[in-house]
Amino acid sequence: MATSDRVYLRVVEDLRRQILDGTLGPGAVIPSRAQLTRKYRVGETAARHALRALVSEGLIIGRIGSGHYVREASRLIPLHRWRFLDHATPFATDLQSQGRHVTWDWHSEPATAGSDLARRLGVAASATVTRTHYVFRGDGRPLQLATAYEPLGFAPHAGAERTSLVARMYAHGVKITEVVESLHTREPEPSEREALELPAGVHVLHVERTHWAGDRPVETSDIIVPGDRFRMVYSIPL
Amino acid sequence: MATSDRVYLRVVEDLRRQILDGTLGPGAVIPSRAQLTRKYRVGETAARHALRALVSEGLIIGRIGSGHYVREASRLIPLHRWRFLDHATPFATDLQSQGRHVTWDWHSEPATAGSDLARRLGVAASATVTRTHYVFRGDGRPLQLATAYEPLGFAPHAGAERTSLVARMYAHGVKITEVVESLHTREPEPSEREALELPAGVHVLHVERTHWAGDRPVETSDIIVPGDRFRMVYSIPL
DNA sequence: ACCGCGAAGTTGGGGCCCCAACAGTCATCG
DNA sequence: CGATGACTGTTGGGGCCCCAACTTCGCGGT
Repeated sequence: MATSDRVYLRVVEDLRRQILDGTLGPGAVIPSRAQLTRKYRVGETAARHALRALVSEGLIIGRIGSGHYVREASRLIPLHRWRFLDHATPFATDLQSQGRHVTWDWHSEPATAGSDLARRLGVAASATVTRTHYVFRGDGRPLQLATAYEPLGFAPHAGAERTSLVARMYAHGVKITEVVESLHTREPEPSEREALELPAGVHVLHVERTHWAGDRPVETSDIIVPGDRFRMVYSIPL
Repeated sequence: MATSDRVYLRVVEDLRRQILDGTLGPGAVIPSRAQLTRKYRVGETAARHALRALVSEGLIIGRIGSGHYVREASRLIPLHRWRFLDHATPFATDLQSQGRHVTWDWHSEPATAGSDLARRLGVAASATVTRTHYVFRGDGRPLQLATAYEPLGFAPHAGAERTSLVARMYAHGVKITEVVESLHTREPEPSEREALELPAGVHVLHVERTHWAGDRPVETSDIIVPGDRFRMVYSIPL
């Protein structure tokens, strides 16, 4: 039947219904633990369970010392993959074209590939690659983490013009012929959760992007965005 | 510092480390609540919290009456989006080309569009569309849910050959020029959790796919796959 | 009119207990 | 020898309590 015999689910289902049908709009206050125990005549544990479940569903958030509130139906920002491949920072360009202000900083350093990366880049595990970390911010919040790996020699000269990867590679005589993105969802790692200021229960979208020149991978990167804020848009003409 | 002052995190961190570095391999049994309280000298609540956290991270699963076990590092099955667009069921073809056996069943019915769908299909909210539900199975497990919506008139004739959507539309004089996929991650709805037999804490990948003929959408579908089993692969030549 | 302080309410971590449903194991019975 | 049943251990739901850290709000004083 609909109303389960697990007591906390009764509470969850009722609150969820109210949130989804708009009775409790975005920002509305959810009854506190104490109020729930009285209202639904359940124990404190059940009330807790219910709240926790709704939090991990992403429907509400808890503000410690204050209360639980209905999460704003965070509009998912579309990221138009490879619409802006000819820009130095496709991500920032995409968001700027949507009228948002995006800033970022990055730093590069040499690193040894390791087995995983060696496979992706087609180099020896002991090879040295250039690793570049990016952090993108907008509206004062962190939006995207990216880590790019390239074999040595293609790194942008200090103070060089900011051009797209494709253009930069071309200048080195490497013609990029294909871009492949492999995308999955997962729980953020602790460092990512911190860097992206993710609330509990939010997953990330993890894109592994590889640029190919013929059958040789020439760049690969890991792109991490909060799953509750973005959607990826892919488009192909037939 | 690394070891937090939240007691249960000490347990989580220690177990997580052991799982990630292989000390506890896939299938290995995690100490029970009682054992954890003794081993880490914490209360039962903290032990519970730790176990629950690891479950929701997807690292372990709990089998009631038996114990908690390290989850096999479920290899993510690649789905090559639009590599098999010229097949009746790209999903099944893709998996079959990877040596898996996939079965599916579906049923069609008329339905009124509603506001959301009306926007996606560019029709009136009161318009009638053909809705087709698909359930794909493989290895005895449900793998994918899909719901396709088309304006009336294009539905396959009963007993007609199974051809791709593109070919079928073409036979109706509609030339599909573009395919757009919008992808995001979210918590599964209860019905999806049941249909896909999803363990707790697993998200789904939700693909909204729309076929365009010029500037007119002619088909749209919602494709739901378990986030812990699949990755989406997109590729474009430059 | 404004500031500061304290009381009350709230979340989240933690403790300890009870119980039902289920899984294994092992001994006993036909 | 095989089936059955009792016993033990485990998870997951639930109850109730204590406490620290934090927010809110109202009262009193300047």
